[in-house]
Amino acid sequence: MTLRLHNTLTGTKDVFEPLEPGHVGMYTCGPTVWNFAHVGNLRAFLFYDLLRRQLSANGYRITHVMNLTDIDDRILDQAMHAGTTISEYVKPFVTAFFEDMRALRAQPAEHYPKATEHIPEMLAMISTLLERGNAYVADGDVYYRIASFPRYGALSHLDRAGLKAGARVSTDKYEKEDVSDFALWKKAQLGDEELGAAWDAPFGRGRPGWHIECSAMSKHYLGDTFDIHCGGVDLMFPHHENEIAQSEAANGKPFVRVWLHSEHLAEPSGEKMSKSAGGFITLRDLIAAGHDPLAVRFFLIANAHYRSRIRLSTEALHAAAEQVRRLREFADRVRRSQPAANEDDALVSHIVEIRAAYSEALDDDLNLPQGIGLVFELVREANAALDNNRVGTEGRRGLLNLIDEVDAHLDVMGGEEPGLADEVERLIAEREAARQAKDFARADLIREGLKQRGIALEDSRDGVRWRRVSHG
RNA sequence: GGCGACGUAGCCAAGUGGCAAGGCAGAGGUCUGCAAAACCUCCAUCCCCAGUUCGAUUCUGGGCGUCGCCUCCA
Repeated sequence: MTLRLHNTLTGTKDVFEPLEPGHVGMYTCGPTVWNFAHVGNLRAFLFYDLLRRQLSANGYRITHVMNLTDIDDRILDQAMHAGTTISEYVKPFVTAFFEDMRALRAQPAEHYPKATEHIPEMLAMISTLLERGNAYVADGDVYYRIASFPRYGALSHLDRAGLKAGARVSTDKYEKEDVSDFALWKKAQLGDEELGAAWDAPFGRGRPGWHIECSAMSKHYLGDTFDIHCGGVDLMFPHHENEIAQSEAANGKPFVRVWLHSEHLAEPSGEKMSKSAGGFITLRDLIAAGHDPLAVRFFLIANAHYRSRIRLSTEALHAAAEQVRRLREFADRVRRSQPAANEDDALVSHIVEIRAAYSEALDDDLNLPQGIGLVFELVREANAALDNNRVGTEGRRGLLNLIDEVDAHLDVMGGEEPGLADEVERLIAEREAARQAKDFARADLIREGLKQRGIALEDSRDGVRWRRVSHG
């Protein structure tokens, strides 16, 4: 098992080796809790989840830190309009974030630090940067001096000349040495006190800039140098570039060994999903439209590779739902099957091959879509073998192992159906009696009645089965 | 303008210098009281043009198209 990950820093797939054997420290850029997370945000968060799960599959112990940005311009604006403080304003969205993560079955991180709870760490880092000449105070604000960090731009492969050419000018309200310099600390503005958005600092009362929180909090939880840092591609520049500049200048050590960036989710139109474009679809919206959160999960992590753009569409979500349904059916079928007397040796060895190929695909920069393709190939073959009683003890065990290994990433096949409710069982028995008596009209009536309530019946050789289905 | 991605069947999508995974949708069939599920069969000269090569969807160059980043952004 050799895990290879595409490192934005090198631009290549590199064999992953953690700083400390057997342990991975990873920092992932979390939500700004100014609103509900949209599906594009969720894609990034589920990408972190997939990475986490594959690291676990490779036997690593993980310290995963995901920040919650609970102070930023949008939050200030919204809190002001709502006439409340930022900490009050943010609460429901923090709750919603964790609800979404749970609904999507994302494994929890070890730490979810909030920016406002780590102001001292930020102040310490800003002070160091000032001492070292990497930052300067201008009219109460503190800026990072990009000219002091020659490696700036190494991550996003942008050169400074290019930055200047594209930089917006004249909209800057502050005195900066260079248009590219970014704020570490912003002087308190009128109204900030009422919003609860101002803190004391050696360089004057104010609030932190956006980028410093990730540098300060990752250092606090993971140290000066750690293994993995993730985010969406749009954070590569300037956010991650700025983090590198801050952390390496302040700590005098390399910051992050492997940078991973997930691609955007596009709207149905093909354009990037963002608030400015108007399209802003949340998990709640999708659920309200009748989509299963697990179908959303499958679509976001298994439909396409994390570094390729995907487009949200009803068709794609429906296809994902069908795939989830098929996998669940298969897993249930294998679990409740009895080992046959006959063993299909070709199938047994094919299962071994597929298991190996699956794990290899995941080790190859988390290629879950490829892995899933292999799995479906085997699902068909195994279903046929089950039809013909050719799955013996060994084959069944192999399939169960494969299901577990795949579900270690997908997490859509577990969660046993609740036991047969008495009423459903009674109705099934009633219908069976009707069928025995060839009263098919009555049998169909019962089946239709259950379907109306979201329960589908299937007559199989092994008896009647029921399962929950979505309405309509 | 600068930098960078992508273009594979009706839709989504993986992939490789050597007869193009998988899923959805569709068509026909097996099984079934009818369904459902499952299985079987069918459904692609990989955007265009050159070049390299015994051989290119895969490499190189050019073109067309779509999209992203260039300090709100996952």
